Amino acid sequence: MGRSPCCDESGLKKGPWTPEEDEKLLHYIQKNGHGSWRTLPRLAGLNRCGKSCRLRWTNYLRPDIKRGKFSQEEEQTILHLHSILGNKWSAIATHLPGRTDNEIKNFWNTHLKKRLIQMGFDPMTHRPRTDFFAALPQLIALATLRGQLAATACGGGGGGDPAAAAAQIMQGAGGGGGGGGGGADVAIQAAKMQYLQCLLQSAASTIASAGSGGGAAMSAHDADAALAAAAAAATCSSSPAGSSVPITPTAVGHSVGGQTQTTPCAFSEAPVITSDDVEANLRLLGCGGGGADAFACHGGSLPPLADLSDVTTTTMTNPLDWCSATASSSCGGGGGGGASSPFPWPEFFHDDPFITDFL
DNA sequence: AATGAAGGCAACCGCAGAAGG
DNA sequence: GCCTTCTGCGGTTGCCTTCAT
Repeated sequence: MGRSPCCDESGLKKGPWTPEEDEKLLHYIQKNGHGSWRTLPRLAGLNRCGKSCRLRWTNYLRPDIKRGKFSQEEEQTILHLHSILGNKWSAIATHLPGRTDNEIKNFWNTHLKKRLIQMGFDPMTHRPRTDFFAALPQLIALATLRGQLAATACGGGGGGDPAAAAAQIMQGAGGGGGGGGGGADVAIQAAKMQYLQCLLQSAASTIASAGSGGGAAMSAHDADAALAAAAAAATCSSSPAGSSVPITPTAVGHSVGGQTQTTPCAFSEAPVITSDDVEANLRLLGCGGGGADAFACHGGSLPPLADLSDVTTTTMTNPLDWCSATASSSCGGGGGGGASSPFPWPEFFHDDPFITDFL
């Protein structure tokens, strides 16, 4: 099991390959095959170690190498295989004709890994990160909003209940006498705040029921706990803590002009999940069976926090009911899953930078 | 236009396992 | 069975390019 001495030899050239060296290596291998890499440099007239020649050939000169940007399909394949195989770049490369393990490794380290981290996923496990600080920016924004919400509630006699305050504002706006467009703006703001409030509640219930993770010891009714839950919501959506299913963000359906299309981007900024995606997510969460296989077959998808945006098809009589429905949608949900979660104002959210960022 | 930061990628390093003597 | 050599793999580094200030 001794180490190869070839690279320890002095006098051998290192560093970038020149076109002349490439030409020599290419010409020799095309004519004779690589044979023994150790003897190849001498036979080919190269002042390089065999290892360097092999690397140059396999990563650059090989004629079947596909160069250029990775396609969305390749990207998805890498994500999927990495969630299964981990850093087995050579194994992953066998599923991507024309791509080298080195190229895939670089692509992972420079693109995919960063994007997973940005989305709050652990790039190694493909599961939502549970560390608190990952969601700090969202938490700060949420804390600010919550303060504003509380102020609104106090002013309106809501007794400090933000949801009630939102409802009150909603009533005022919908009552017709609220002052026209200004009332509508207030209603939109109230809706957004309520939306966030629901996220807090939903996440808090998730944390409480999961009984694990960073915020597990905190009360769901405590404001801090809610924020901690929001951290979980921001980072892991409603994927239950302790889930053994790795989650890989993937291409999702986008509603564009009334049509649903598959976005070419694996990490869309503001994904709108199709009903199929939602069902897959519910299966992932144990609501409808399927488990890891469902994930694997489906290619994975963003967890159900994004489901909240897929509510354009249904209306509800009482907007506030949506909260409780959402809070239990991570698994309780009545038959048919959460795909039909009613929510009457999604169009307001998709354009909102904060919501977009949050999602 | 100059400069520093960040991103991207090719190449190197070192470990581990397989193969052969 | 042991030792040496060879090959493959994954992690890391360093250089070049691009972007932002």
